[in-house]
Amino acid sequence: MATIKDVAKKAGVSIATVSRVINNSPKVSEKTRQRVLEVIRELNFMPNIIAQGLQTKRTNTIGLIFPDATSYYFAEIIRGIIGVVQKQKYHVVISSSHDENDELRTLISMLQSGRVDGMVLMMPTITDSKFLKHTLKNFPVVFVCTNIKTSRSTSVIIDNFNGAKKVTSHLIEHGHRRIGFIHGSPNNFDSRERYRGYLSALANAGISKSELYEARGNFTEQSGFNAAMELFSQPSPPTAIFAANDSMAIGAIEAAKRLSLNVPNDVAIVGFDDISTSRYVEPALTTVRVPVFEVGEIVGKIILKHLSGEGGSVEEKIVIPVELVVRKSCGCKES
Amino acid sequence: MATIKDVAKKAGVSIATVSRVINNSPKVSEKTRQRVLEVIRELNFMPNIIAQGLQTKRTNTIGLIFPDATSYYFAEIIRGIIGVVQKQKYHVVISSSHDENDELRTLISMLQSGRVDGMVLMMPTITDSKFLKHTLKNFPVVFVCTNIKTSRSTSVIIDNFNGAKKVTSHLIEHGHRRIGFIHGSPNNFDSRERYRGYLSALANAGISKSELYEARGNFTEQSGFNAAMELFSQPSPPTAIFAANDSMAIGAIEAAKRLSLNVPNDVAIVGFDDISTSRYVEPALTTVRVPVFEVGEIVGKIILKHLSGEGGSVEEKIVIPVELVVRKSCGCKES
DNA sequence: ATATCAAATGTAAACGTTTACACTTTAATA
DNA sequence: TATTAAAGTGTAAACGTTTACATTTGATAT
Repeated sequence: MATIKDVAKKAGVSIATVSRVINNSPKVSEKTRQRVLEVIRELNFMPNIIAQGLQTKRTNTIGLIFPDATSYYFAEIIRGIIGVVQKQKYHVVISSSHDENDELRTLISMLQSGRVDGMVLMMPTITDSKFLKHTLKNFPVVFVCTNIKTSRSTSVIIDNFNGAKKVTSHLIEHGHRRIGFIHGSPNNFDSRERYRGYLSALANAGISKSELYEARGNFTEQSGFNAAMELFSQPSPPTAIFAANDSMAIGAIEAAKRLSLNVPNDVAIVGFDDISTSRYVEPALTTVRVPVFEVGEIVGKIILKHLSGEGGSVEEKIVIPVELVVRKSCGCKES
Repeated sequence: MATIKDVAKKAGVSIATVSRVINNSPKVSEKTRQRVLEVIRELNFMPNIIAQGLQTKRTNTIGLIFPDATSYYFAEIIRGIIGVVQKQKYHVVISSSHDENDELRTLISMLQSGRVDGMVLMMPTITDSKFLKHTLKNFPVVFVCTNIKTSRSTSVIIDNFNGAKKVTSHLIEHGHRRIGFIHGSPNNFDSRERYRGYLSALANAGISKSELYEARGNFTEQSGFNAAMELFSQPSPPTAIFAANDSMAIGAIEAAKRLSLNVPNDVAIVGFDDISTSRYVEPALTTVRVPVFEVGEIVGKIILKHLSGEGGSVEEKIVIPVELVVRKSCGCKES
């Protein structure tokens, strides 16, 4: 591989001049610039990015830390981010993590080892935010679906609260009073917020909350199935269920079918996220659409903003609006 | 951020010794090792990975180039790769690309700029393999779903041919003779291979191929819908359709419904991939299961093998077996 | 022709590591 | 005790860039 020295020698100039050409410095005459460019082409030279990084302290790389889970959700967010930052010549390195310790370890190593200029963190179950705030001091970060604030961060979060409130209210409008809730993974930010929205809708309607109608899942279809089974086994089971995500709602529909309960007549079931399968289940799932790809694009833009130095003017928090998608599983007729 | 110099000074040793401690060199006494380790902990020191890379010429990074598409397929492969290589302290940088030029540009820049030690390339529509072979000479690469051979590569490919043959033969066993095929994106390797399998099954059964029963799609649901509409408009339309992937098969089912054709009675429809939605469509889709996550893991292991230097013993080509998944859309009864 | 100044170019240090080689200490052997 | 080998440590160059500063070149004004 050709280095800047080879180019300099062949073009008969110093390496400084070659460097200036590479970096479009105006302080080089047109004539030499052309000569150097020609040699660069001949030798197929590309500046070694590692050496550049050592000097300039910039890697043009953004680190992403995401949960290790099969998920349309994460995949689309990542796609959105990559699309945006790649246009600005940034690269993206992805780490996935199984648990919080894992996450923090990777995070710190990426940070301290100088591998990335900024990071995108998707750690929906983070608990030790104090430690995080300390290690991320003055480092550009965007948090996705986690409401944390550090000295140079912004949080991009879904409007879980209002989405959940809307879809729960919709069930109430259908006349339901005994509405069950299936929680997502413990400590998960989205799940907690959706639960708050659910409670708020109940409160608005003057329905007193009953823990009898709550069950715990972990966002998987199987857990939704189990949770629904549990709810259905109550003495007076709920007539409607709101699951904290679509996968669990689909599991709940399976559970209803298993017990020969008709959805939506015997029990209405709704979810959250609008994953692609939701259109196709029988009955089609009423849910809340999250514009996942767009979230990724926004996240990408924000991290670029942080990195471009205009630190002061970056938003601290962005809330992504969310849309009710009415299909059949709530009891609405064909539209 | 603390550097090796700071550590050396504080521990009262030379930077060489610190370096030796970092790299677990045996040539350092237990006593000094402990002292240095303590200082490292105190100062929260981590070696700068960029500087290390400049010296050692290794970045501990693997580059992935993937098509920019929403796809369970790609997402799972990537997840599989990350899971495996992360365990060996490798990082992963992902680029997505819209078209072939795009791909090649990114590829070359990653390569020449010294950013990655090896690459995973998913370029199912690559045409200019000569150029590719030239620029990848002696560089560790694994191709996914592309049958190319360079001096240090291996190709990991799905057994598209046999999968397609099996599912087509299954339709033939159901008594179908007029079987349509919906192609995927033009030049796509998987699509071409699946087409070959389809033809082979027809030939085996003594059915002469008819271009009347072929239509072109691009792997999206919409394109499947359109292609199926085209097939159905023939004077004597096919009684069965094999779409080159599940998304298009699902589109085809929609098309059948639009024309009030019963699936599978009026027309049987099958796909390929077994995406998660396929279980849920009505009727549930008969298809070919591709163990996508496992493909990712295999790819990860192979690239690690290439990088670990045991170059000679790495397979040139790995074919992933594939499994027929019989559901209802082919005409089979409830199992 | 000379002095002045701007523009162009070159020199060399710096970035934070690794590592070959040289040197010093320690321990073992005669 | 003197000699030698082994183990431990340090010195300095190297990796491929960028960039402050110094130097050279060329043009312009006198």
